[in-house]
Amino acid sequence: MNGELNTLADTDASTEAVRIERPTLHNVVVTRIRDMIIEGRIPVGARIHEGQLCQQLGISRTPLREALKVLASEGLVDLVPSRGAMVRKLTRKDARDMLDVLSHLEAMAGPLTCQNATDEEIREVRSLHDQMLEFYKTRERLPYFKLNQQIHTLLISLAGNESLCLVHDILQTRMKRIRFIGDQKEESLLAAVRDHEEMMEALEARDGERLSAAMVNHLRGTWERIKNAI
Amino acid sequence: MNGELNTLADTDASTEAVRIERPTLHNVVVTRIRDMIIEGRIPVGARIHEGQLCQQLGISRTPLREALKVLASEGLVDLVPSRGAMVRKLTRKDARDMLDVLSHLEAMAGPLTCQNATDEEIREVRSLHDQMLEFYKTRERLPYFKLNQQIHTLLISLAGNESLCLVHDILQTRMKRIRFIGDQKEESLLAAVRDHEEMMEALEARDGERLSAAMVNHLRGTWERIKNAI
DNA sequence: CTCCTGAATTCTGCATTCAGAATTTTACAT
DNA sequence: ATGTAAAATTCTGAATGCAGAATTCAGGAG
Repeated sequence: MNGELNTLADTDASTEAVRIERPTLHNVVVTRIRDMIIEGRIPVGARIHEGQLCQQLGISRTPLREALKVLASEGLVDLVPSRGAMVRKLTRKDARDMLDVLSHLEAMAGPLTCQNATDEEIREVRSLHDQMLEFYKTRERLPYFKLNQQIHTLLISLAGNESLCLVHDILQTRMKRIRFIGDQKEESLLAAVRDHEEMMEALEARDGERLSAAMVNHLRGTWERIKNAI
Repeated sequence: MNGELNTLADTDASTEAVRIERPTLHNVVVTRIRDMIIEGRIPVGARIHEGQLCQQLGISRTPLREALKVLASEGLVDLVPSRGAMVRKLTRKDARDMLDVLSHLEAMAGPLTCQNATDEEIREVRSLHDQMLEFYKTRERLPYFKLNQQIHTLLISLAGNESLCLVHDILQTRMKRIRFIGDQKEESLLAAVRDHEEMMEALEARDGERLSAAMVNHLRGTWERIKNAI
C-alpha cells in the first residue's frame, strides 16, 4: 500500500548472527511521530486523528495510541481525554524556561565531560564536528541539524551521568522543533557554528570551565535565534 | 471482587456541577502502579505479568500496557521486547548520579523560588512543614514521607519554571522508592528534619543562596542516608 | 544424576471489535 | 434567515481475539 511503511517492517535486513536489539513496533512509531513533529510535518496545535495517522503509517490504533502516551509524557503532545492528541504549542516562556534548565545542565556537564571523556571519544566528537561543518558549507540543512543535535547529545553523554543524559534529552527533544524552524538566517547559522568551534576547542583542551561557558553561551545564542520565531 | 478497585471507578463521587477533569483509566493506572512500585509492593527486579496485574486491578490489558509504556519512559520500569516489564533496579551509581543532577536543579531553584514565591505561598510551605513535623513526632511514616516529598515538589514549583519542575519530578519520582526504604534510622530522620528546618528558614528569609545551600546539603545527607541501603 | 532436546504452555505484541463521548449535520420553530 | 434541538456520524477509550515469541516442563541420552 504505502512504500514508506517498509522502513517500519524491515527492521534489520542485515541480520547476520548477532541480533540483540529488536525494535518493537510502538518504539519505531514513537520515533517516527517524534520526527514528524520536530520536522513540522504535523503542524503545531493541530489535532492528531488516530484513524487517519495510523492508516498513513499502515499500523493499527493500538501501537499508535501507546506511542502517543509516551510522547505525551515527554511533553511533545497534549492528550485531552475523549478529545485526542494535539501537538503541544510552546510559549515563549516555555522555551525560555527550557533553555534556562538546559544551561544549568550543560554547565554541570562541562567539567564532567572534560574529565571523563577518553581521547578516543573526543576524537569522535571532533569527527562529528567536522562532518557538520561540511554540511554547513554545502547548506544541507537537515543533515547539518541532525549532526548538530548529535554533538550536543554526545557531549552530555560523555559526562557519564545517565540521569543527566536523560533529562537533557527530554528537554532537548522538546526544543528541537523550535530550533529546527528558528535557525534559518545566515548570520544565526554562522554564530552557532562559531559557538561549536569554541566548544570543540575547550573540549580538546579539556578545560571544563571553558566548555561550560561555551555551552551556556551557545544556549544564550540559541535564545536570540529563536525568540522571535515563536 | 476487590474492594480496592472502587477507587478506580468512582473517580469523583463528589461531582456536582463542575467537572472538567475526567481522569482516563490509563492515567489512574499509571499513578496506581507508580505508587505500588514506590511503596515496594512490587519488588525490585520482579517481572510484571500483565495478565496477573490487570486481573488484580480489574482492567483489561490495553490500558495497563499503555501505563507501562509511560512508566518506562519515566524510567521506573524496564521494558524488554517480547519479555515484558520489570521494575527497574537502581545501582548505587544511578542513585548517586540522580542526586548530583537533583542538586544542580535545586541549586538553580533556590534563588528563583525566593524571588518568585508570594508570601501566601511561603505560608503554605510552612503549613506543610508543620504538618510534616507532627507526623514525624507521632512516627506516622507514610504521611510523613508524602508530605516531605510534597514540600520538595512545591519548593521547586514555586520557582515558576515548568520545565524545571518536570525534570525534577521525574528524577524525584525515581528516587522515591529508594528514599522510602532508606529513611529508616532514627538519627537519619532527625537529620532530615533539621535540614528541612533550615530550608524553611532560608525561604522565609527569602535568602536564595542560603536556600540553595540548604537543599544541596539536604541531598548530600540523602546520599548518606541511602547509600548503604542499595 | 546431569544435560540436552523438543513439545506444551504461557505470555507478549498487535489487530480488531465494541461501547460511549464528542462533533457535525439536519430539521424545525421563531 | 437564524438559532436551537435532535439525530447521525465520527472519534476516542477500553475489551477481546489471534499469531508468534519465550518460558517451562517432560523425556531421553550420556
